[in-house]
Amino acid sequence: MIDLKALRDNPERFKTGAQLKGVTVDVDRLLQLDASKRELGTRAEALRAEQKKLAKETGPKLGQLMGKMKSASGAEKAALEAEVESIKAAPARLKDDIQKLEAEIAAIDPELQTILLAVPLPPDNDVPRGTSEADNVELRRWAPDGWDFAKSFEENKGFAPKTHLELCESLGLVDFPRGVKIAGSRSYVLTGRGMQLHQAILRFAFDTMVNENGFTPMSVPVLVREESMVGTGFFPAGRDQTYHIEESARGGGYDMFLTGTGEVGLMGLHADEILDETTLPRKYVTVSTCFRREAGAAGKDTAGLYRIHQFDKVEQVIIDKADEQTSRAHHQSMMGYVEGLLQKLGLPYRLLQCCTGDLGVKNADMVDIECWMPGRGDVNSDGRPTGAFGETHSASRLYDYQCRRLNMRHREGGEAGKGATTFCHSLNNTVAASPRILIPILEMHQNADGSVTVPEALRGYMGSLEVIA
RNA sequence: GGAGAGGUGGCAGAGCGGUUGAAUGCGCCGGAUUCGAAAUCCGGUAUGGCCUUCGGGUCAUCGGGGGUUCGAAUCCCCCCCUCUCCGCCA
Repeated sequence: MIDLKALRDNPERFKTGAQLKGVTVDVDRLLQLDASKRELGTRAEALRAEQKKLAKETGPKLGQLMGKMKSASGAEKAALEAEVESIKAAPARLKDDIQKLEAEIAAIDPELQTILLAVPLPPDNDVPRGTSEADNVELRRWAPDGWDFAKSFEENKGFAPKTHLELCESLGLVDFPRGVKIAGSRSYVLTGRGMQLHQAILRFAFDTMVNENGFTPMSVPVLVREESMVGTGFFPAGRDQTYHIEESARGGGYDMFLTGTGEVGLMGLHADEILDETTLPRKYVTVSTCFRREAGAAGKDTAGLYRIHQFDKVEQVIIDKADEQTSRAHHQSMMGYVEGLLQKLGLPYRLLQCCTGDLGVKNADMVDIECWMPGRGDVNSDGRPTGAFGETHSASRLYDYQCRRLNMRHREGGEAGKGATTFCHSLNNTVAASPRILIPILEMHQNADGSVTVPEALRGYMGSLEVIA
């Protein structure tokens, strides 16, 4: 959520921001509703002050009179009743007026909230402008010794590559038909070495973050309440992408949602809390199953392990005090952790600065990391793919957009300390999402004989297995 | 799933219709005392919104939302959460 005060002060900044992100939102309407609400609120508040004053002044007297009335009778009682009624009349009239104003406020508030939640965080000025992923800008790329991006896989390695689908099939790593039988389209079963490799990469990623990069390991819920989805900024925009457990429809208490990323649980941890600055930054890592409906993605990347409804992901988040330079530094280091990981895995990759149109509502800045996948991309004259980058990571910088929604603040000296509270800044980045990351691992480490060499970093998690054959 | 008990400030814990935004204790901050510290004493100590002539004013908030009332932390209704016992269970 953006700061409504900031919007009032500089509406153009938010209008431009929305435009750059390609988001349609009626900022003028929001300002108009906000002005009305404040005007009505101020009037209601003045009346309420008057009402409270009267109640305080006349309250004790009323109590006395009511007491007397109980024992009184006849003319005395009638006189007392009349006095009570006359005292009550003024505040009663005020109450009516207040209720009318409150009804007016209640009538405009839902629309105000709806628009407010939809206003995107304006992109940072140094984010390149653009309308789609075609306008994203490559920052840098890396490849292990012996790999030249200018050459084809065959020129680099001396044999034509198989796609990950072919490798999964021939090596018995994934069973797609049975996955589909059990759970429908975009489902799969990891089998044997496939499952082992999947677990190995998750463990490797998780352990690296905990043991080498100082992140606190966490297990968080993946089945969450709507508030958590709204608070983390996934709703309302991402509602269509989320599985919805309609408990209310079966007479149960409340609906729940399956999270598409561990970020929801990690960021939800400190909702409504005031964090002690001495405990910042909080660096958390979790591994969780992620669920995505992929509604509207029909036909896109349909083959194989690329776009699926359920996967597992190691996710990192950092929560720190509100400081742009600190946030920017965290962003860099979070990408650095991933680069270190990919280099240990020997996977060629590039960093892609997302343009304004590709940021999503909650990010000020986002950098995608893409791994080279020989089995993707345009096909050659033989009908074989020529390779392409595929997104495997996404590093977001959100300023206080998320923490404002979550009501997560920090203050010097902690909860009981002095000084003003400030909304925290938050960042998040993938560490490893599997099985998608298996695509470059399998395709890049395949051998001419159809086997796949296990990257050294993963062998410890696979019983020292060196080659999957 | 059944039965019961609760949710009050950073924490503990009173209040159960009328200056109660809330006693008291702890914690925290400032001061006194001290060579310094502990102990003791004194004072202070919620968050958010709106208005502001920037002095301040004002409203909301006692799990959340509605209601009753001139007036609600206190009464009523719905929801959420926690705990205890029974049942079931990885």
